[in-house]
Amino acid sequence: MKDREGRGSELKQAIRPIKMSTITDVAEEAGVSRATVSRVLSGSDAPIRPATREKVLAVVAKLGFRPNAVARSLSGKRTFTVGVLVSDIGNPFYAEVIKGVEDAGLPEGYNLFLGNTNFDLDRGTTLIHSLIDRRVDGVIILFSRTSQEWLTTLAGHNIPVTVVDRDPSIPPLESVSINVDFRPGIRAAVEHLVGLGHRRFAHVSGPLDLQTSRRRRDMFMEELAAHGIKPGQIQCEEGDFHIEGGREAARRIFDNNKTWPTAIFAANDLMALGVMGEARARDLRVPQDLSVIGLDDIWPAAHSTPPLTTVAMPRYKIGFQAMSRLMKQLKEAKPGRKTPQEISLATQLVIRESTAPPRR
Amino acid sequence: MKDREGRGSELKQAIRPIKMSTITDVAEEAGVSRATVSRVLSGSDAPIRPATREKVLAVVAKLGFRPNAVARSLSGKRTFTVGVLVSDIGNPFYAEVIKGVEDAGLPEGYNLFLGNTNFDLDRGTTLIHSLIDRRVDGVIILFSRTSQEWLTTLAGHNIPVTVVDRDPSIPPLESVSINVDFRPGIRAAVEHLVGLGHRRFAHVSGPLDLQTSRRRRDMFMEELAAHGIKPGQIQCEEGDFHIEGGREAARRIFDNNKTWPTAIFAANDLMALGVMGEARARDLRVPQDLSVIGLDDIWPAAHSTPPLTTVAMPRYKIGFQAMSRLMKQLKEAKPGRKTPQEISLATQLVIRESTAPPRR
DNA sequence: TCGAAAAATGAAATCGGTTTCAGAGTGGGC
DNA sequence: GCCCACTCTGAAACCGATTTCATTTTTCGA
Repeated sequence: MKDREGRGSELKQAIRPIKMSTITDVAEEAGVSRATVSRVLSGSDAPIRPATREKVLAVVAKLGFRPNAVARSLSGKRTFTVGVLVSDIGNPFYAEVIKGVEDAGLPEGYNLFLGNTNFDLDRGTTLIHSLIDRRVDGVIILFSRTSQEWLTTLAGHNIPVTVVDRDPSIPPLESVSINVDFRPGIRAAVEHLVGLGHRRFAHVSGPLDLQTSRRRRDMFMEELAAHGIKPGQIQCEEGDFHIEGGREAARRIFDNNKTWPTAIFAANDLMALGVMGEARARDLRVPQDLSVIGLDDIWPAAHSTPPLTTVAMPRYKIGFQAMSRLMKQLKEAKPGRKTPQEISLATQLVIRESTAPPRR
Repeated sequence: MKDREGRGSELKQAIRPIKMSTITDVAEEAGVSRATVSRVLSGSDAPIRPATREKVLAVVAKLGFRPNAVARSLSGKRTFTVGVLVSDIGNPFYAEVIKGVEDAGLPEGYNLFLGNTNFDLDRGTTLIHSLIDRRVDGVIILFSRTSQEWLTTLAGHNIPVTVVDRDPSIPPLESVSINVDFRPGIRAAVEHLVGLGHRRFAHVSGPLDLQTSRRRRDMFMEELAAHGIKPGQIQCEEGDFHIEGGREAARRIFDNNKTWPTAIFAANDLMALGVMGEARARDLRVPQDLSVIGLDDIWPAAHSTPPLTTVAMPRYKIGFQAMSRLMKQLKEAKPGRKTPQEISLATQLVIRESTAPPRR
């Protein structure tokens, strides 16, 4: 917080109109051609006599000249902008990813167009098209739900795309894939739970039409199987990655007359929070009566009651890498089809207070 | 959720390069001049013979022509972009405001540049300059902390700015102000608390160098005074609008040997959450032992334990109005200095479960 | 000191639109 | 049948950079 409420040094700064100078102004003032000014400023490889360079630089400083990014974008091929598509910035998970994206892009001069789809396919399509119209250099898609149509469109326009947590079962259309390796985190979660003595589990999954939901669920089951617990013994309920969906799934689990599970693993933190809410409503104490584990590690998870044990996603890193790789791709020689990049980031278990040994 | 994991109709859609047609292509194909195409497309006031219009439109459809927004921005005066500056998108409050901004802008063809300052003044300055370079049509500043310098710079460049919750004690430099009227919400909160029987209060404020923090605090005290409770009886601790800051302020309040307050009003939800966290750590039950009221009504407030009673800000509306007014300002005849707009949005109390009668 | 190669710079085209200004059709009033 | 006023449309300038290509300077070896 080095910020401050600056008042422009007490003296009531008058708003004096700033005339935007163009490269032509600079050229005339410095007595050189626009081409020369351009070369000095945009680090061209053409050699410039030191005297000339200084002369130009002096005028630039004097006039406070800053090149018009729009004009630059038109003549150059690049706009130094990328579009970031998110289904809901309200979800802190995405917010943190975006921070990573921005931090990686800013130093390189990139600005972000933010697009919020609100889970609306048509809106997403609209956004994609406006991004194309604006000639963004690249697009980062952070959806849990992504339309393949967007990817083909983007690919057709030769716009590099980074997709996070993609469906590995279909061939990649994007140029950079950030895969999330849920294995280490989920394995640790299962070991943690089993170690605590749990034997009866339930899972609240994301929408099952999403590959990532199925992957998380299957991995959970596989790891449990390694400890002798059969998939058939695990009750799975489908959620929607939102709090309410998690809560409803929990309702279904508890309403089920069979013996209740002693531990529930939710496919994301929001749903885990929903599960805890429902547990509380039924006077089930977490973690004494029920252990809950989430996935994501959004900040509210650390401040819930009790603080949530969760499989942490490297949120910031995901964003940072997504942007870095995209820019790398962008920097590479334009010619032709670049080989798709693909990297994997690991998850890790964060143990807090929503897990404990089951009651006897 | 009308979204779906579209696979582009099973047939493995090949990525066929899409050639971007230009207005010249359209003109040639339609046998008219570029000027005519432009007029047809960008709703110029020049009359076009129906036959010509249709001919052009047909070609546009056939070629799938979409005008290059960059070129359009360069020649026209407008870019149809606005910059949104936020100190932290991780805070759901800002996220929801942004949704409002986007929803208002999208139908009018505006896209958003998102800037996250992370409370860093220099970073903010960098962002402001890049936005100017990119010739955004306007800027929306959602800070609690805003540098006046930015505003003068923006004003100097004649870029309309919308400021939310500005400091009314200094003359406006921006063209649109969205004021938040805390009065109704805070009054209702005080009446609620007093009605429950509370007599000993504490307040966790935001950073006191911020006018908005002082305003919230003073209003709380004024309303209490109306019920016969003197400012001197109210313990105030300064926070930082973050969870941890709220928690620390609570620590100070509890560590204070005097009689504890039975109700605490925090200047925002994040700090209220921090207060509840600290209360829990000290085995103080909320609301039995301590009533807590926040301000903002971010979603985690509704899902905390217990759910937080709070003074709700019209978050979405703030964003929507901020953008709407800005666009209105943009639409108005360019000539000269437009009169600054100013609107006020009211707050309102949302009673949940963090408040109850004090123990006897 | 001369000439050729290298270095530095400028003129002009280009990016893809919008807009001004002027010219070409059309139609109507007398 | 003529002239003027509209109604449409096109040519060209312009927005503010970058970049190619050509030209002017320098630099240097012989």
